[in-house]
Amino acid sequence: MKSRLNLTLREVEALLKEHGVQASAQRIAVCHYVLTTNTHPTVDDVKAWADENFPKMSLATVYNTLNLLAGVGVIKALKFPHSDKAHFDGDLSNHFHFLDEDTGKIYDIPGESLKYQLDLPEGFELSEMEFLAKGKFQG
Amino acid sequence: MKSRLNLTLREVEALLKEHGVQASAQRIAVCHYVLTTNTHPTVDDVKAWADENFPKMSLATVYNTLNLLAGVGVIKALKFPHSDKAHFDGDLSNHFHFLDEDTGKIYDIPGESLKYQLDLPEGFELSEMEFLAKGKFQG
DNA sequence: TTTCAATTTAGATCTATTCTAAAGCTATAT
DNA sequence: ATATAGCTTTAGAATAGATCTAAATTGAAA
Repeated sequence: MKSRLNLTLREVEALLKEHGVQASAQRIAVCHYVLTTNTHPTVDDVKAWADENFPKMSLATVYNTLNLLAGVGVIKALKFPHSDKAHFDGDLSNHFHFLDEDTGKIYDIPGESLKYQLDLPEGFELSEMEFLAKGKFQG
Repeated sequence: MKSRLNLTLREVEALLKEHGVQASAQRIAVCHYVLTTNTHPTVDDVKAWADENFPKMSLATVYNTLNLLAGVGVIKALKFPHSDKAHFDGDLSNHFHFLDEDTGKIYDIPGESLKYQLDLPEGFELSEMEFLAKGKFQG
């Protein structure tokens, strides 16, 4: 069976079209890269990858494309407290993140690891809950 | 009994000294303001307040002071996904935040409103958990 | 194949924040 | 009280990350 981690370029192209996004070469490449990594890359990370694998892609295109993809919900934009840079995540499944406070590395934690029950005061209508675990990881 | 919301300037001065911070007039004023509001002010908010109530305070001092106070743990620095600006919170008690996605306003939610049980995978050592509720509030 | 809109690009601009170095204060020892 | 050494404050310059602009390029569709 198929995980996002081994999507082909063709499949990514189809995915973009499904989301009403014109599938240019740059968009396919960037989208494919973000969907097939677990490293939560920043714009700079994606640019560095492009410099090796898709030369001549401008920084503006990296920004435009990542924002576009996040806008239509193909990937997610993340902000973490230790850094000003946006990170991007191709994993839309139920999970949250663990930030290693020593290294700045981000790890995925399955959503099932956290059971919670929330009772908001009157008047608050919840749309989404965000979680971040912080500490250190020794792998 | 005394909540942080009605601390006097003298009490704030004492608090700073307890934390090993020299209690200059600017620091007392900024610290008092952040401790006695529930509005999670940004740097600009604090600067705007200062322009009315402590004229001639420079923007650099607002930044320096807020960072210093957060560094020694008298207040907390917060980042939210809807904005690039840092927010500051004088409430160190057990609570988390609700972000109104329409207005950008931030509300306090008592920590007791959320019960949770976390089972991290092997090797993760938790130091702190961060929560953010998002949605809309009709007050 | 012409055309019109969408995409990409380099560079300028913007925003939040930090840095710099000079000027102003404050505590403490005399 | 006064000197002085070390803080603190300040204005403005500098930086980092992201967005905007307008021109060039590409692509889709008649």
